[in-house]
Amino acid sequence: MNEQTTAEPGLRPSGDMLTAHLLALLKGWSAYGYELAQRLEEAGFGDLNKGSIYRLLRQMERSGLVSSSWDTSTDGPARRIYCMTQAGNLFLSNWLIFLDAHRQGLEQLAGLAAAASGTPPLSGKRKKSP
Amino acid sequence: MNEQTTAEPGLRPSGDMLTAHLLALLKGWSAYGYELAQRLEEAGFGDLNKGSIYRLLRQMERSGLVSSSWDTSTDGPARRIYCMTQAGNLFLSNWLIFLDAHRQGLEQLAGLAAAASGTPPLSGKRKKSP
DNA sequence: GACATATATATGCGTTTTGCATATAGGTGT
DNA sequence: ACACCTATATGCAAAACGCATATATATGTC
Repeated sequence: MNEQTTAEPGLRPSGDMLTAHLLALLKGWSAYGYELAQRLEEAGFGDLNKGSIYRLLRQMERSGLVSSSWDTSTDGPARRIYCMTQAGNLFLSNWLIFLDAHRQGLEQLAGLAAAASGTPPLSGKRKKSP
Repeated sequence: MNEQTTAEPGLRPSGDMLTAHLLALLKGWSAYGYELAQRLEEAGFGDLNKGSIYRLLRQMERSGLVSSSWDTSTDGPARRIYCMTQAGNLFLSNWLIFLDAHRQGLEQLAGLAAAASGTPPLSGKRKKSP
């Protein structure tokens, strides 16, 4: 029982979270959309739609987070090669800081709830069932 | 210079992330929307729109993550008191696991990029500027 | 009373994002 | 000719989001 691959039920990265993960995959190397989509699936984040990833990558390019160029050196269809820009690197740094703030917030709240018998964290806050 | 309060430029929680944070605030205690919105701002997550938070809370109730009841015991306008359900608790647990997977993924990729002189992480992957 | 302010929740509307299906195109194998 | 894999892109309806606005209760003040 408990048949899970890696990620949790229904939860998938989207928006800024997916943007950050794509940028992380591009950190230090360049890659193309199809490859990035495959690596995201391998990372355990469900089966996200390839169309959405291509679209997000183009949007990231419009935002200046990545830049792209065509690669026709290989066999098969041409590949659009992406690489991260300085703005993309900055975004990723900010995301890591922001993510850590979020995580610390959650864990602190969980800790406070665990010690629910002690001092209430909110002024005048009521217990669950008065 | 570098005038920042707590959270990073432009980044705000939204979607599942905001849902998780609201649930964390409700872990062990009950609270109402106005209070939750204030505490999110105090946590340093920019100035998110109160309307969006009220709307998200109602949607979370429709999804079964929280339940609500009116509180008319205090002076002033009635308050809609929310408390977390079992499904909400499960969602929060799953989110924490998912979040950690995301974080580990990012840090691993950053680490691999730092050691870019060594073994390439992708089979047949090209360096940034050949 | 009239008026401004703070609390507290909710909705309307236009834009953006998302999920899903579909289209296009090059290459390989039968 | 046909099916299949790679690779990117788009159309469309639904969902989410930002922002302004509406509603209601109570307080303070002129």
